[in-house]
Amino acid sequence: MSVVNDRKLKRRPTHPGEMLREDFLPDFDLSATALAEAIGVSRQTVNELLRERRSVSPEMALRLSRLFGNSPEFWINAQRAVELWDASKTIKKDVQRIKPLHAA
Amino acid sequence: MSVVNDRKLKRRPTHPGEMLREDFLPDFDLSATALAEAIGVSRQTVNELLRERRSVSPEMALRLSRLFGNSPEFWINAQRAVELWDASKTIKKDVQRIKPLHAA
DNA sequence: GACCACTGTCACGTGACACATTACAATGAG
DNA sequence: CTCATTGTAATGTGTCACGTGACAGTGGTC
Repeated sequence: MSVVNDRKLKRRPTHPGEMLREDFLPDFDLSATALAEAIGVSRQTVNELLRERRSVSPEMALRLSRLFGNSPEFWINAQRAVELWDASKTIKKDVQRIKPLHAA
Repeated sequence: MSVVNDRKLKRRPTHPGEMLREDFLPDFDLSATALAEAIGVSRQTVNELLRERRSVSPEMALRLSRLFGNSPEFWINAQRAVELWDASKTIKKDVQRIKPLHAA
């Protein structure tokens, strides 16, 4: 059994857009527009984030963490988990072809 | 004293390119070209990564972790730390203008 | 010393993507 | 009905990861 890559067998991690849409906006009673104004970006930016058509940039992570009082890492980690999961599907074959090295 | 952002007062985190250049390549006795071939990317890509002109993409993190036997998170985290540090400098003023919310 | 493979780096083009701006149709409150 | 708000499509811009091609410098081998 592959010890190192069992992680990837899980299902796709939750996208930050889903977290915002399902948890944060309802809990804080915010609309997409209100969120956009609150963090100082365009409505379009928030809209596409909520629809998971865009990922959380480092800048966005800083804005969201400031507003909601959590860490930028919370948002970045969630985003990276999705990206890593997606990437591992698309280049899986290529990566498997790479021969692991042993420390000198 | 700012409780939440003390993290950002540190100096710039180590770029993954520096890790590769200073630690991994010497330890595994690899040249830039050898690394490029090993992970299946162009020499240019590795070269610019080593010179810290490019960041570690999710795909690159998967390739590197496969070769060196560590986790993709290791590379992604290192990269993300740099990006977060850089971003917090550039949009610091904007972020400070955001009013933190209190949970409903 | 002459050849040659390898190296670091530049120049260029491509596709992807985060973001702002503008526009528009649907919805809801007064 | 009117008007503001909403969700979303369209468009343009800047940035960036990546590949390809080219170049000059460097080392080794004969």
